[in-house]
Amino acid sequence: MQSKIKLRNAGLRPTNQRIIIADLLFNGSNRHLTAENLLDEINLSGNKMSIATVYNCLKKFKNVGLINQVESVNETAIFDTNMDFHHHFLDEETGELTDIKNNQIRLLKLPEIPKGYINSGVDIIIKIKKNN
Amino acid sequence: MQSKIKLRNAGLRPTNQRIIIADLLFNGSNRHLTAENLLDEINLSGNKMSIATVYNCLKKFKNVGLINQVESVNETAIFDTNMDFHHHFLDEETGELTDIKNNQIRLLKLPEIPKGYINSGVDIIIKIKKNN
DNA sequence: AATTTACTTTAAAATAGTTCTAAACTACTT
DNA sequence: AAGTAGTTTAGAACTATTTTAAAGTAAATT
Repeated sequence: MQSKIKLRNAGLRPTNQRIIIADLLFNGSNRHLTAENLLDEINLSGNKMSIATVYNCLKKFKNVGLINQVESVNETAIFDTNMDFHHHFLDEETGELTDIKNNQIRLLKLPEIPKGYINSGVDIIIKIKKNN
Repeated sequence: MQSKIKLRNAGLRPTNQRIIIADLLFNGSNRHLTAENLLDEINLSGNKMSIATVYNCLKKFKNVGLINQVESVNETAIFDTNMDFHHHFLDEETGELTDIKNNQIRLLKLPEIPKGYINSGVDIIIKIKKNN
């Protein structure tokens, strides 16, 4: 029951539903997921939940910095449990994302951030497609 | 009537609707737009068109490489008439995009592209927010 | 421990963005 | 001029997500 503590530390009330989701998401291995993916998994794990709760929960998790939402042209929102600074390959045909570790890439020069703004994150997406 | 030629060169039949849109989009200055934005503009210009046509047209333009679709967490698809290699600032609060010229940024090291795939484009998004 | 308060969950309805359908239309080919 | 293949259209359909408001639950207060 690490999840309960994790939720509390993040400032979220540890409800049953949030604990179920946290148990699934924060089990050590990182992943990309959609709300529907997650609901399926919740159901498979023998639990039940409204899809609205899944959305609420993912939004909250995102707001408190437990997960990220990935930038992409996909029609469905994709979340990422990997909170390390990292980037993505995006398969243009399937929409599938794969992590790129931060040490695999190096950004040498950054542009000046517009006046009155601060940099709140850099996302690099390398689009790829099958070569045939 | 450059648009007619431009469309033909791109392999698209130059219909009235496509010409209207091309005239609006390829007038020299680059921009970011959504389908709804564009429809409003079409209406303002005294023309009429079904929203389905606007979507069809943007999709075709994208497929033939006249415009790009921008990667982003926005709920609406954003297209970009700037086909130079470039990147974006994304205002996290408003969703507004601003171009970053390619010479403002330099990527030193790129990761190895997965076996069987080729690199089909790199997008760098620098998320920004107001500093107050 | 019981009560209150504030937050959360839920099913269902609503909304937003986009795609589909199939009939009418238009550009291009013959 | 006639045929055909691609395009447009309004409206229906669809997908993803958010809202609503009532019921439920966790935490705070008594």
